[in-house]
Amino acid sequence: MQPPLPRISENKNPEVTPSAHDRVYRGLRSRILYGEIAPGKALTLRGLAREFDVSMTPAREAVQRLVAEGALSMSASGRVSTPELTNERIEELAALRALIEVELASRALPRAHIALIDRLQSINGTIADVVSNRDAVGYIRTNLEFHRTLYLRAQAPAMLAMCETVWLQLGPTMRALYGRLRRTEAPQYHRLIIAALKAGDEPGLRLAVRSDVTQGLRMLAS
Amino acid sequence: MQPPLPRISENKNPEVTPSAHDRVYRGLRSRILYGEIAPGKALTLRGLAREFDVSMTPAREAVQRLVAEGALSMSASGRVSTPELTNERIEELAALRALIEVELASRALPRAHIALIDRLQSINGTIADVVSNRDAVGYIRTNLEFHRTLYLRAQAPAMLAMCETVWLQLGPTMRALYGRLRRTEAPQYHRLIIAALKAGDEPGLRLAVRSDVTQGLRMLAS
DNA sequence: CATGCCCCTTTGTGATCACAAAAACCAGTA
DNA sequence: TACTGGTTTTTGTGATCACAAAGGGGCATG
Repeated sequence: MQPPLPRISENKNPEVTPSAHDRVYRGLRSRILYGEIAPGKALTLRGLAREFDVSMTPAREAVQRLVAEGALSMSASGRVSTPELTNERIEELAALRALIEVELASRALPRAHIALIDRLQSINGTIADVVSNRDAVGYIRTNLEFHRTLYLRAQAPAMLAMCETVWLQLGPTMRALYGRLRRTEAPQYHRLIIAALKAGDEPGLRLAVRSDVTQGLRMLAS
Repeated sequence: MQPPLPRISENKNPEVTPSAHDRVYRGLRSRILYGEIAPGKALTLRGLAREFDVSMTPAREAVQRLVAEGALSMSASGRVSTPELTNERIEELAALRALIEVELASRALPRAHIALIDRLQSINGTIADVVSNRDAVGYIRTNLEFHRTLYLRAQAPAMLAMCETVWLQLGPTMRALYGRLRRTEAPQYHRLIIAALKAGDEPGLRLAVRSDVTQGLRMLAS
């Protein structure tokens, strides 16, 4: 597929060229995050390398990184797959989401002007559309966009990164979960979040975020 | 240094042989975690490979993984170094420690029998010794052992992993910090933690843990 | 003395390959 | 059919190398 010469010099576009392992990392990450891969799905380095048209080295780096973040799990023999979470682990991750996201929302509250609230309402409208189309991946993606848009206002990049790591670990499981609950409308707690933001009601906001985060994950333990 | 033949077959000991990148990862990680490397110190792949007597590939994987965990930072040109944290980031990480560790302690409380408390008291005694020797690395190591011993009882591996990731990010900074405050005795809040554990006092435990975690990091913002 | 320029060294990146071990496959037997 | 054995294929690991770009140091010019 590739000429035997290593590193051929075909720098066709002088604009920013993300490194090969970054392309693989980003591509794989978003698939996992948005629930496009079922839990337990096996992946191979050569398969990923072929798919992203790179050699094994960048594929390995991307996979190693995702394993380190908990987005993929690796068997003792080095085989990688999307994780199949136990109920205990799901409960832990839900608790982490609750802890971190409540804090992020609380920090975002004093900075939330009307433009942000409009934006959140618009995203919430998109969620309603997506839900009526039975589009699980679209639902997960838009729901996370809602939360991320709010938390970005907290100006707390370390917390947000940690939060996204938890989302990533829950990615494949979320797909299975949201496929199970036959949702027909946008999540009710999003409206409560928006209302609390408008009112500047911090206790209400904390409760609404906590409820929204734990609402979906609770039923999985049953 | 290495014979030109790749992968020579000298499997001298049949017991478990950790992979090369794991050796590098663990070695580097513990150095960072225990504050043995100053913030801003530059590292090179070839240097690490030489030092751990492996090729560049495992060294790169270990470094990539630590970068993903936030233990190392990477410049746009790929150079890696220990991070120099801003005060804002330190505040965030301290807040994350407070959130997660309070939860972990709270979950450990109902499972804390007398053997655990004895163990914690013993570790606290070691801290007093180490402190009197002005041994910053030993202090950090033993202090983290105190916390980890308690949190292990929470039976929450995902939370503990997230917690250790935060510790890792603070590692180099903690060295600079604990060198600054000329400590002469074991931390007072550890005694409060032990007392709350003995009394089964959850609010007291939460307060003591929160105080212990934020006590050292607060002064850095000034 | 400061500043821009060039050359050489250092460094990260990615492709390739050999090897070992795990997995998959495929009879052949009970 | 179920299971056991050996063989073949697949897969991760790590070493090596070529290349490009970043760094650094010395030198001439202002």
